[in-house]
Amino acid sequence: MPSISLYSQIAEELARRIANGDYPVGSALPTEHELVDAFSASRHTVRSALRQLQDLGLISRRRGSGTVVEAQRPRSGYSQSLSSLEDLVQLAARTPRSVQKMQEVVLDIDQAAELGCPPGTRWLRISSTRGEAGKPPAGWTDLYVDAHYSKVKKLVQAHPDRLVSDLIESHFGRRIATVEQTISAAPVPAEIARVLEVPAGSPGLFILRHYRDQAGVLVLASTSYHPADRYRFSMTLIRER
Amino acid sequence: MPSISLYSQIAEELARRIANGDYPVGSALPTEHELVDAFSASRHTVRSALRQLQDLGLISRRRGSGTVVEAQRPRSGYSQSLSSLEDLVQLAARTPRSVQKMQEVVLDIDQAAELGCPPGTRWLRISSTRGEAGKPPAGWTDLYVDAHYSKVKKLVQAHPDRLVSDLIESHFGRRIATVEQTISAAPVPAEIARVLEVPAGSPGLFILRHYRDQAGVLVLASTSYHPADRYRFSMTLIRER
DNA sequence: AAGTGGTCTAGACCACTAA
DNA sequence: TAGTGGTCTAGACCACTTC
Repeated sequence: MPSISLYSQIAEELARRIANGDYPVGSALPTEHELVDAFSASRHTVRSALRQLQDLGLISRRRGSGTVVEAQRPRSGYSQSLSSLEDLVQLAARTPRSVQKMQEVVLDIDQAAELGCPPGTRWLRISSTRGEAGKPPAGWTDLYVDAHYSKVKKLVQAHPDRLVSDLIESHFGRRIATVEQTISAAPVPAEIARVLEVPAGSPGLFILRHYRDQAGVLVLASTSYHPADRYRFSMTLIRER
Repeated sequence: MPSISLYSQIAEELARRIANGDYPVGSALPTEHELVDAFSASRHTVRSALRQLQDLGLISRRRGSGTVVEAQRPRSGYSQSLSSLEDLVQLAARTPRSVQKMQEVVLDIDQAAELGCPPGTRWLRISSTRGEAGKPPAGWTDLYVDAHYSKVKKLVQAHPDRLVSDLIESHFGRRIATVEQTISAAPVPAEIARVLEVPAGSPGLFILRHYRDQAGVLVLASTSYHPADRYRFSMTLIRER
């Protein structure tokens, strides 16, 4: 007599069939009613089994249309979890921002291409440096905020220790849902190099970030330059399951 | 009449009380029986509500001893999920490896410091480039494998398209549990710059990776240089919940 | 021994989807 | 309109924890 619960046995059997290819990805699983008959179990028990498969991401269910196989195997991947945006923008958590310039700008074609935004649109650009006092700055950041949020100007100055994305979230109720980040190497441009106190064209870390809301609409974009040896981006990935 | 399900309403009410501090972290939640009476719902419905709280990590339950509050609020963070190491080492997924050199080395103090390994230990160093055929390589990688796995020499040559970490996992049964990755900017060293066909000292992306098993023991370490414009590291973070 | 959460049954009504 | 999955009830037995 197996001490394992009936619904787990049913779940395992179904997972086995999915892995076997008996129920290919994209096809429909038997209905609850059919599974009740096939396994001679109650509907509740069958539903518990299906929920287990759902938690594994193997199936999806829709009222009215049925159960569909989503994956052949539970995906075991690596994941990184950050408890907040501060963890992502690690530097921001520890060093204050020093605003250099705030300016409404209209993007030309080159800038638009670099930012991945439509050209000709109006943005508020907030340029700032971060770093410990008494040392050369660790990085230069240009933040591009939708001109619609130009009120953040005052907020940014009033709260030098808070992230602009945070300010937009709490003052405009626009919730950030995703952040895309692209990291590459690039020579530090002359104008920025002067402020960062490094030779123009010396090696720098270039980070481009796009903050989007649930609908995928761009809320905020930023570009950062960090000279070599002044900033490192670290992440730890943990294998799931 | 709210169209939201009863068990969700109960879950919300309990979550609210937990957030309020009515049920402090570490204390016991009322028993199922008590909740059935309090909300005038069936046990099944109460259990559905409790499962919802369990999925949020707010409570834990143990047969015989009861339900305990684990957290005051659901933790909402950002997470990045990669389905495989290939996703992390994005370049590897698309471009073949070309081994330049394989050599047993003993780390001197500087190299040990750069790698974060004990000095004086023996390692097999596998140097390779990656990139599309007919173009300059996109990057140079030095892989450091425990000398104990020197058999991978043959495997690496036999499987130019597979990750070394993958080969170690499948042939030695050593499962990688975590990967730490640190990204910074650095001038490309002269010797490597020659192979990558860029001027010595030009801006490069420097990536240091540590692969560890469950116990935290270092299985594999690697360093990579990528010239500017030949490689970008992208990631998307998704806010949880 | 009493009480807890875990499992399971049998039956019901409903909202939604697709023909 | 028929069939799907989502919700909910009432009741039962069990394994486990605590006293």
